[in-house]
Amino acid sequence: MANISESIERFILSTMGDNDSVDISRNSLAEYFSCAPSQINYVLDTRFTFDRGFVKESRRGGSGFIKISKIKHSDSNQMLSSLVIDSIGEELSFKRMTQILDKLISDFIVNKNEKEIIEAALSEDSLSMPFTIKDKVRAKAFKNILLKLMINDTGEKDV
Amino acid sequence: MANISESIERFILSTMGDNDSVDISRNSLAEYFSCAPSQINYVLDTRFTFDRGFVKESRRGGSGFIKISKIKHSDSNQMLSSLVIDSIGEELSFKRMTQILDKLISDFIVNKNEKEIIEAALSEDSLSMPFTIKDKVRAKAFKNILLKLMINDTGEKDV
DNA sequence: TAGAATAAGTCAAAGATGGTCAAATTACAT
DNA sequence: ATGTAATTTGACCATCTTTGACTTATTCTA
Repeated sequence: MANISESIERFILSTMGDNDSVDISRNSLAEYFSCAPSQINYVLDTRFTFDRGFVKESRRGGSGFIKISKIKHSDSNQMLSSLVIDSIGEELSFKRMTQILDKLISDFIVNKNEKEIIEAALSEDSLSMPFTIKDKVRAKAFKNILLKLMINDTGEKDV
Repeated sequence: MANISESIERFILSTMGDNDSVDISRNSLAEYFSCAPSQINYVLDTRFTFDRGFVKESRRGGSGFIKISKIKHSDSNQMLSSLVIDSIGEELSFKRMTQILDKLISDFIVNKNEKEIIEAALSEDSLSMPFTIKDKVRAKAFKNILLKLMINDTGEKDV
């Protein structure tokens, strides 16, 4: 006897089908399955994780939504995810980030402009805060950037 | 699906088209969308902000009006420097940064990818630090990015 | 010119979503 | 049978939208 979480997971998966992403309404889904709305979050947090190849976005308030997107299994995403999961740990120095960016440039995953933007955003000067957490914040921020690069890959192309 | 505010936003935008400004009547618009007149103000306050490149003028009473105009900037460096010097202060919320980025996109100073990179880098999640200096850090980092954009301006454009 | 009519502005409450966290419960493996 | 992990639930929080009562400004008209 399958538990509700599994049903919800299958439902979302089948709704998504072959598409790259799906929009759901947390409350409607919860009502449909007669469960607490927070159970939807539970399913999302345990099943639609980054490790399993999903990223999520959401908005609250009237006509809010939760959007679940699949991460494509491209070579570049392979590399990005190994960076996020293994290579970059809890801390990341500016120097090391620069080296990683150089590698990403040579693999055509980012361009020079983007590299410079990222460096400006996460420079020692920008992250003016106690030393102890600087590298931690940079690690987290940089991983978030890489995640974003991974989904940008799947979607429509823009200017 | 789409909420009324978004419809109103789109309506105003399309009415404006390529023109520099548009005049609307708050009450007529509200009636057209069957909403409270103050909802028009809500849309104006949240979507047609200065940061997004709009200014508003209005007059009450008989034959009153609301005029929405696009801000013109003679060149991008001028706009960037006014942002760095005047507009952005010591603190910058994520939301406000997003609005500024929208404006930079519409002026072709950054593209959507770059916007998303910057948002990922300086999101609430990225800047998850134990202190309440988040908005300060974001302000500083964002200014550094803008500074970098001013320099990059000379170079060739790439995807 | 005073007062009525006509607009727009402000602000706070209510409504509509989604998020977090931890306690309670259930399932599972040893 | 017992301890650990997974699931379910609910109370409380955060954010965005919608509505309405009350205010202020401008014009029109008697």
